Amino acid sequence: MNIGDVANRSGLPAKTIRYYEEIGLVKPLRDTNGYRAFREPELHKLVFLARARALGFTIEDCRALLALYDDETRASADVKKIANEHLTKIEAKIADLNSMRDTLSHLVDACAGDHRPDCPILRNLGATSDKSIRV
Amino acid sequence: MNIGDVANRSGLPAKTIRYYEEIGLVKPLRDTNGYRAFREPELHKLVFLARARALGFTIEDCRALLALYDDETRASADVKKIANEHLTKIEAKIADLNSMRDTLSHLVDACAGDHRPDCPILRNLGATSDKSIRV
DNA sequence: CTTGACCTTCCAGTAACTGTAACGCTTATC
DNA sequence: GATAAGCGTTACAGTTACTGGAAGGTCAAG
Repeated sequence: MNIGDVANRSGLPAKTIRYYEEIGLVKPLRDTNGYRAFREPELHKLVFLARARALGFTIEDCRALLALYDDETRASADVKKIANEHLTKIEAKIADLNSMRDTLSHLVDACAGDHRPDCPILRNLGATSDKSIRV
Repeated sequence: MNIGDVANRSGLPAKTIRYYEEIGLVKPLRDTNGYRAFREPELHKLVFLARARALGFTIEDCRALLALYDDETRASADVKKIANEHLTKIEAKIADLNSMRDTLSHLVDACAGDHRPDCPILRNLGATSDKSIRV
């Protein structure tokens, strides 16, 4: 399989696959013409990577997960640990974003959004006092 | 005020303030010794930036918001538009993260997390079929 | 006069790609 | 056999919003 084929099958852009090779996540063979020659196991890894990335795992997490995936003697606890830490980060991010959304939607609701210059959003951002939530 | 003072008062690291000057968000004067000399309006802008960044606005959004902040003849509609677009992006991100969290927490729950190699998380990531949600 | 806490600039690195240029190989068509 | 489309290759630069570090200048205190 050439890079285009595995790109289609994994859903990853060819560019990304080349990048993954560059950083050592996959190691395809090479044809005599210099083209990358992917076999089934490499394709599998790319699918794995695409899914792990879609779940928001970092590249370094992916590297660790892939190593565990390859290791038949792994302990599931090691996998669960990585996943759990990631889950915690995701939840923290969600909390952050929820708080941003709440503040922002209040401000947006309070803003007339017309031709006049008066604007609670700007007033809040530029407020001199500490009461930066008040509208 | 030196950079350390405005860093303390705005909550932004000095390094970040220098960066903001570099990209033209603030333009402090200079003392004869080469030190940046911040006045009240500059401090105000830094506080503004710190708040807008905390709400997740991009730097380019901040640049636009700051221009509107400075423009006494602005229309609040222009501010509201930026804020609303940002709100939409935040909501999209939250939705993404929620879906990641749901999938991931299911997988984590299904994983024994012991010394055995069998692991639903890895099984899901490496699954050959399309049923990547199933555990 | 030196010590420590400031300040300065400049360069490099981060995460994970993405874009672009300049080029080679393959295959089909004329 | 020439050529053009559509693959593939490398290498380098750019993205976002900083952050770290080196090498050095300034200032106030003791």
